[in-house]
Amino acid sequence: MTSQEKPRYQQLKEMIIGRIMSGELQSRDRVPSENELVDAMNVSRMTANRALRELTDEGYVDRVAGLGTFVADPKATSHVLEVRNIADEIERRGHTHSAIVHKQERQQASGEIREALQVAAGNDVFHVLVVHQENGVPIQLEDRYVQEEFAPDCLEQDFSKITPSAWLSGISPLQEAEHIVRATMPGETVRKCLGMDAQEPCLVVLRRTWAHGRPVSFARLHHPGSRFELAGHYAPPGTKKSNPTTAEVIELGKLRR
Amino acid sequence: MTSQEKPRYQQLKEMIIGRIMSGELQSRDRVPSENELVDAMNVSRMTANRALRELTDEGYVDRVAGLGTFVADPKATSHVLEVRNIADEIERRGHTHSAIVHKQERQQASGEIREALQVAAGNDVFHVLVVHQENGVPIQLEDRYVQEEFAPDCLEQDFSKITPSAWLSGISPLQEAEHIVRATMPGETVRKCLGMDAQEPCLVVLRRTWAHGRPVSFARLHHPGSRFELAGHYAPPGTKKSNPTTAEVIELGKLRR
DNA sequence: TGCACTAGCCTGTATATACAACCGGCAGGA
DNA sequence: TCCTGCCGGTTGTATATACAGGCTAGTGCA
Repeated sequence: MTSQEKPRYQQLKEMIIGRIMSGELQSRDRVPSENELVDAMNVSRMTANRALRELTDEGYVDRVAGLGTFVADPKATSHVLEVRNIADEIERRGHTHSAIVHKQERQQASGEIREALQVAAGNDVFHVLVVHQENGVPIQLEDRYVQEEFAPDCLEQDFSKITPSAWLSGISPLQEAEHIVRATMPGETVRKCLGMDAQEPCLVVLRRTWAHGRPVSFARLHHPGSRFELAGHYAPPGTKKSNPTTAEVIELGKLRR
Repeated sequence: MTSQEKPRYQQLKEMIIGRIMSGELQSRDRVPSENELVDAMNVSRMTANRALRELTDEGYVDRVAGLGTFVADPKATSHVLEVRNIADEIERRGHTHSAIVHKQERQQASGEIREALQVAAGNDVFHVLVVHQENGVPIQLEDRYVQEEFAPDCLEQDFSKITPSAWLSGISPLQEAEHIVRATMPGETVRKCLGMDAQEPCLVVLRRTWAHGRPVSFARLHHPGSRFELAGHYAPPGTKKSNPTTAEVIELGKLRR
């Protein structure tokens, strides 16, 4: 029966990840215990143990001896893939986040965007242009393009209340992300949007995210070089528990000074 | 016998990691098989299996069914913590790397450096200033400070042949790293060292590394904004095999265009 | 009422055993 | 000579079992 099938512990893991992704199991919810999995799935306890243990290592669940297994706090898991939401980051510093929406429209995909999102020629994408402020000071210009089919109700969102990034990760779990970081001199438009001095460089992050194996969104994030920096911290794999390595990979929005 | 001691699979892991770190086991060397560990260490095969399997997940070893277990290629493991060596990165593109050493001296640690390396007031540190070139074009100005006690023979190294980063990771495995990325306008000195145009911004990476729980080195890496960018790719944990997530965290030195 | 203790569930670890699949080398036959 | 098939070693997986230790709730005693 075991020929050419996936290993049972892997099936168990995928089943549980599926329940989490689908929303059936919410954050902090209790995941079936090893013994419950033994009964329900007809596996041995060691197999159930391995599935749950690996899910722990991968940050999907937390386990407490004597209590049970619980879906991990998304704060600790979701940004394994995702650079942290800038609004969260600002609030974590005790500051207030505000956003000004400059554009929110449907338009034809062209050139770089079409390539980045793998959109057929002539197809539309959503385009959102938002300036994020920390305590009223502009700190990020978000120039984002979103796959049309992925998020049909993009134009109905109020991006002054929820950031596009938070909204997207609410629709579907992001599975993959790519970043490119550059230093450039801003054009006149960007410079004015961010209230930057002449001679001040931009820290630009190009971010592309995938869900279900397809590119979902592409964003150019411009930050004033004098007010913004990226920080990352790496710890060795296998140190302590789980993998904080990936958890803190890049922490967006550390305000300089 | 098991009270308050570390679990046996963990002891096994640390023993093997120790042999790798000490150089007793070189890259591609054969690691004792599960059955050999069973005999030598007096554990059950499942325990040996868990130790080796976790070492695989953490990138220390590779396993091939039917063949054995082998120490992983350091190319695939060391930069789990370390931003990739710029020389390797350049050669990976098929280009030639060269380096010009501007400074290589012992000096008093002051201010920012003392704080970053946690050096007592009045103590010395090593200071190295190197320009890295790709096909003869300057691409990185490395301004590095190294703990004196950690690497006493720093002044004897030829950093035009081996990069400080590669040399350091050869002395001792780096266990932790911290990065800060900024966009700034370079001063006159930096601008000339890197052959940059006026009005061209710098992508600056501040990097601090730890070994044995103590900070070892602090570096300011300046890159011409027009010729350099950082790229990072994140895949979900538990996808495919091992953890390419951490392996490709940040790939230094992707040349633009 | 309040406190101490225990029963029962949970995870964490460890062992012994078993079978499948894979690989390399070797022997034997076409 | 070349190809086939087998054997021993190795990993990968799965099961049954066992014991230690953490946590909670509820029982029962003072």
